Amino acid sequence: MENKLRLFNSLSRKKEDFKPLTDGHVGMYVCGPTVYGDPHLGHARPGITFDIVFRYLQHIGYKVRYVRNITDVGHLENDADHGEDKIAKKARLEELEPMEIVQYYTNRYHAFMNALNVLPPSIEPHASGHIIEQMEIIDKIFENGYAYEADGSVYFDVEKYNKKHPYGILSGRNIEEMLANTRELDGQDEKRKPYDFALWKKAAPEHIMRWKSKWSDGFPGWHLECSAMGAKYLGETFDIHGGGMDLLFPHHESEIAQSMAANEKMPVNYWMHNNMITINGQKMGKSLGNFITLEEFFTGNHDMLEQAYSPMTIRFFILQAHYRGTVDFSNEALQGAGKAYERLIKAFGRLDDINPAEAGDLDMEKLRNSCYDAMNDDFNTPILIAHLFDAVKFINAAADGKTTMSDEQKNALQNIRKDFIVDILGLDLETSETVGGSGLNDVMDILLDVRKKLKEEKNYAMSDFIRDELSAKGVTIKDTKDGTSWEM
RNA sequence: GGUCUCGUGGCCGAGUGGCUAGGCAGCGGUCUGCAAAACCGCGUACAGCGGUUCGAAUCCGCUCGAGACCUCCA
Repeated sequence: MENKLRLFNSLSRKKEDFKPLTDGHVGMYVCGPTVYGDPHLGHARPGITFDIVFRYLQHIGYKVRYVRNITDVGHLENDADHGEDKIAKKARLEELEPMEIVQYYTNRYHAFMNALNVLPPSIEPHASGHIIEQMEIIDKIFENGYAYEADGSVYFDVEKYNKKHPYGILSGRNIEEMLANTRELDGQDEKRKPYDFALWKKAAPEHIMRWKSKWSDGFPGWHLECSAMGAKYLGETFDIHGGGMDLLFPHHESEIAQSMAANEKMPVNYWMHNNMITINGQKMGKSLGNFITLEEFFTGNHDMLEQAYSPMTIRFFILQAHYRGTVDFSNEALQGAGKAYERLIKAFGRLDDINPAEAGDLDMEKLRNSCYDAMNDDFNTPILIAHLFDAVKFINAAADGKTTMSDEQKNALQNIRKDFIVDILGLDLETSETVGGSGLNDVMDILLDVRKKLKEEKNYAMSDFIRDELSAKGVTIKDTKDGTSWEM
């Protein structure tokens, strides 16, 4: 298959032709959630963004190994020496085992990602299951002279590393600036420099998540897990590493430093970062407390939500913006996305009932190529969707008898539906409005039959009564030349 | 304060040195007993001020505004 895929590499800050290390194979690692709370809209963004990457790479013929981790240890509340582990803190507050917290929120995360039609990754490793691998990296970093120990904790010597390799290569900073601008935090006395980061932390006596090591009973630093698990499952250098833009520094920067310090190899060829979802122009984030959970979106149970929004509406909303731009949440925008999504799905749903005739005025090959061009240009889903709406107009016009469609065109559109809407965008062809209960169909047929007779008798009062009453129950009646249809 | 990004019509959002995405909402029309849906048509937007250019929303400079990262955050 011809491969013209270009993607924006955060490392070079340019779009580059995509060339995997091994022909036909792609290794991709994406930073997954820290499972100490319910997933919110912000978590849906990387989930969906890299789901698209995963789906598209497979669609164009690659065998993809997609690793998305679960962070269940080592992620501290802050970077001070005495910061508390997020999982451990939640466990203490809820009086549960840390692994109960981890399991509970991992299950929740899976359920919500599944609802959003996000495919599960090939491998989903837990940080806590790779303590030994993380220790081995620390050993290597020690051997190469880029780590130092202080009271049972181990830190990465950024200054020394920077003499040989640029620390800041990914995020575009330099060490002098960082030194000048790093804020003073409490309890950083163990670190030689404020920008040094922990590879291993000695656990305080009350800390329940702890592992034995040659340095102390403790736990690994946050950045280490991705270096360890990425290398383990994808190799010391792999193709794509993804995550949210907010992880670019210091998390990914430190990942590069650790891997270089341990292996003298750049761990990743292409870095991809999705932008943030904003709310009132500001980043939706845990620390800001301005997040709305996915469950709240699905149920509508939140002060800022005017209604519930279906998972597919959320997915479509996110796909209508390019992944590197911010996307601003608002009820108006979400409602618009919901309507657009339904129009798209309904139109493609009408396709199968169209009787082929003369070819109409839409170039299928051009359309299909345009769809591929959009995706090949750094996964430009909004452009892809715009092209799909060209097809929507054509299908609706043909279904209304205002133009005609050839058998070839019909087949081409059915293929586009399968390839782009279902396989690549991962949208569900069933919307809430197109799903009808099977037993209900017969009853509705009777009811509509009665209404038809009433209309023939020009008893519009009664026929409208039926329509209005059904409408009140969420059933919409549509009269067309070919008869009456209904949807819930 | 440092580094960086962005500012597009009522709203959301692509794009880009000349061929004026798309969606939602709105208006007019077709269809209909009426409505809904669908279809057709319409609004000529690119923060402001300068500059480069035959030509800029797109390049450059300045001003204003917003945001991200620099601490945990997807």
